[in-house]
Amino acid sequence: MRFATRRTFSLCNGVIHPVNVVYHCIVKRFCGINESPELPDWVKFPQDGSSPLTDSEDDFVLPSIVNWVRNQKEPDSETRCLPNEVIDDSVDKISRILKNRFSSPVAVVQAIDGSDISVSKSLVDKLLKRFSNDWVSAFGLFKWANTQMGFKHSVDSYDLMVDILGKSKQFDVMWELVEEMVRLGGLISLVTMSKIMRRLAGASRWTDAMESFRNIERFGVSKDTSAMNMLLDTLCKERSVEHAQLALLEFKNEIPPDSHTFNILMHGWCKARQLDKAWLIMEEMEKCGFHPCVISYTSFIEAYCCEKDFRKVDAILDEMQAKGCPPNVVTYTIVMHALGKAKETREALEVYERMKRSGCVPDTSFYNSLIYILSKAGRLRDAREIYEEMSKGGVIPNVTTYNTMITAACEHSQEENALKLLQEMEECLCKPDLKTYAPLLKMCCKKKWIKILFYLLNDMFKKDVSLDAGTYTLLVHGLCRSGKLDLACVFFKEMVLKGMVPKYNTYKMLVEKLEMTNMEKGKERIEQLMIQAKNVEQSRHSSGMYRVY
DNA sequence: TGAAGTTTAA
Repeated sequence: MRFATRRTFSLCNGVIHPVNVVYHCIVKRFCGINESPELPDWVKFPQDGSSPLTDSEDDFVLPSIVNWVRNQKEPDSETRCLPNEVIDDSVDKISRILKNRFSSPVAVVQAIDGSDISVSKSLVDKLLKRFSNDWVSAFGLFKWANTQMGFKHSVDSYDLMVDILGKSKQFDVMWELVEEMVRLGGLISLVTMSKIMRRLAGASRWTDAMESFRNIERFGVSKDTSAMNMLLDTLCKERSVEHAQLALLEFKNEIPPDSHTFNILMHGWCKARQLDKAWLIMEEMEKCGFHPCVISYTSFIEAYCCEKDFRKVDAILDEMQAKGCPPNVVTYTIVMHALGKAKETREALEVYERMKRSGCVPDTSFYNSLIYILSKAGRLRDAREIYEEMSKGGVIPNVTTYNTMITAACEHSQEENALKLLQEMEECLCKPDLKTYAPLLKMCCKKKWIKILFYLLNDMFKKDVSLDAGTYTLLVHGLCRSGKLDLACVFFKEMVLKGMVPKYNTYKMLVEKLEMTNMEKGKERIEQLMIQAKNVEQSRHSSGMYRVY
């Protein structure tokens, strides 16, 4: 084994290839700066100054991809690889401290206190977002900022913090913070209350959500129709239309419902596939003097689409026309998408024609759906044509558009196109997300394109798209299947260091493969890591960090 | 997600 030190990199005849720099950055990031990371033997630096990409035996690389990687801006120093760290020095400084995973927010405050960093709202918000899955770090930072002379958190930083605590089910801590907001006065809005209710309902504590609505005026928020609608909607979206129905029953005499109220309930019952209850809501709606609108009918259409009952769908479409309430883009999107998923592509395209005839204008979501069903039917060229049509028509493609096309390209072995699309996104200033990269990473694992895999990982890092447990799992599985066990171990380790607990299947697969190839040492290390991951999880539970009451 | 629609899995 060799070691990837700085010298190793300057060994390449003084030429720094982007890929080498990428590798350096990845190694730095994955292994920490003080460690001397092992250089896996698949990295072979050419001695003649040619691109390391073409030098590898097992990586089949299309020449154009080689060119594409080569044409990427060549950084003149390693620091260029990490623009976030250069651009926002304090954010990075604190990030580094926060990554140490403290046992309590107080410990975090003490750790940050040592550094001389000046607070600002944007610093706080950036870090809260970055550590939104790590409430101890986020709350520690939040508290630390409060101790800084002359600094006061803004209303939305408070809301963000409340949401983070709710997301990690730290409801006791969350309520303490809410009480602080009450004491300070004027900080709680309907936005705050909606976050509280949403997180409670999300943790299946629907009655708690309802209770906080009952007391909403104590927090200085008025108990009106829009607040009630928000509660009902939250309960429906968090899987309990039943509680929403109860809430309506309880509050409707005190607070007058409006058409939104009924549409929310109707949609809730439709999603729960209880159409009889949904029709009852429609009756009640009419009794109260409200007419059903496109939204009401569209909810039913969606429900019948789920059941593939296209005769009923047609019947409702006719009824809508008759009642002077014609379908709109959303309605057409639902019908077309359902037909496409049911493999009735021809009928789906007829919907498109019908919509155009009716003078209804397609929007981005509609086109996304169209691109999706064409791709699923294997008609990638047609999908591409639609993409061009939308751009020409002034409809702006979004992340979903690109994610859909990238996924399709990967599924149909159009690797080159998939990578080109990623580049197109950059040109259009469309920010990629995890769903953009997942199919590309999977493809690289399958094809054993390790250098491009690293290129992508670095690209994600630069764009602040951080890996989640699902992505790590994907990498470990993919690399295991391709026999890249060294690398699978690197990602397994990184995952554990980030405090994620690998799934048992992932662990088992890796250990078995290591055993099969007689990599005893590696196997032992993975076993130790798994124990470590379990211990960390356990100690968090017992120390009350993840207390759930 | 916050009145309805679009990406996700062997």
